Amino acid sequence: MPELPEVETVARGLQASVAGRRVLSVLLRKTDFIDDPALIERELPGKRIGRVERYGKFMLLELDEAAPAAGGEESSRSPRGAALLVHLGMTGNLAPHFADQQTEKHTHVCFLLDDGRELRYTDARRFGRMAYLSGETLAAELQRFGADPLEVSREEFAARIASSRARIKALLLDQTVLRGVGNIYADESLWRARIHPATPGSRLNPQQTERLRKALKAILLRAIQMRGSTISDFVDSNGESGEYQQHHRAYGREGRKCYRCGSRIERVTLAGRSSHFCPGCQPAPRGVRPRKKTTKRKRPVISSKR
DNA sequence: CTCGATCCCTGGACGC
DNA sequence: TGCGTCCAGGGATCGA
Repeated sequence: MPELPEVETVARGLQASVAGRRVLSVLLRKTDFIDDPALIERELPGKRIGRVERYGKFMLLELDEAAPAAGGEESSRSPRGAALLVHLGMTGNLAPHFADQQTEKHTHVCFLLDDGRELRYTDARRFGRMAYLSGETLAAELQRFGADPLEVSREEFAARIASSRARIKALLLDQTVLRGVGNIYADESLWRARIHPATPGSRLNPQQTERLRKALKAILLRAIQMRGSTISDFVDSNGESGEYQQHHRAYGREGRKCYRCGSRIERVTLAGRSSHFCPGCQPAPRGVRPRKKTTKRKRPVISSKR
């Protein structure tokens, strides 16, 4: 499940492997996760992939007009700032392949590159997103999101957390508050900071808030070093798994002993997601009583109307 | 403003 | 072996 460390890992891999390559042509299969498929078919051919970077859980592939053959003339880079925006959702992957390599199942987009390889997007569940964005629309798109958790200052982090009565778990997952945190790293950072996930943001004291910011940053950096967490199927653009799942302290450890205090890790549903925490060292603040994880989900009755 | 519920989607786990 | 059911969760959306 690609969150910030996994997306960073993929982006770095692509920066190393496809930056500078020119796109010759585009092949689309299923397109329901693409904002405007025709635009991609029209705009990508002929463009050169510039830098590949991460923005929250998005990857941004900068696109330049392919350089004119004669060197030296760097003056007019016309559509400055256009980019391909890629979100991996739950199961997305973007990686270069040799053209004679068999196309994997659920491959929905192929970019033929000028060195003969193909940059392929696969996504079984199609929770991902792909969009071609010009400079202006890109800027508008990106400003919807909150601070980068690796760079956010103590003051800004505190301001964003303290101003909301929403539960801290929900705040960590809210991409307009912080960009890039998903379920795994939210649970892990709350465990490390010893904060109960249902605590309202406005009820964290300054010490807790700063502890959380530092825990989150440290965990994300460590996870990036280990190329992310592979729970079921995440692999980077070289097809390699991450290693950080071996360091999880809360996520996926329901019923197991807390590494810090020995209590059994519990799981509840918060913000629509399973939340793992230690009842011993992440005690619920007064008045906070999260429900146990719901065991049944009601079947929709019929829902014929719209 | 914040919440839960629902939906999108498929693979994998599990029960029978 | 195979079928049905549940579950995973990022994000959009809707109604309470």
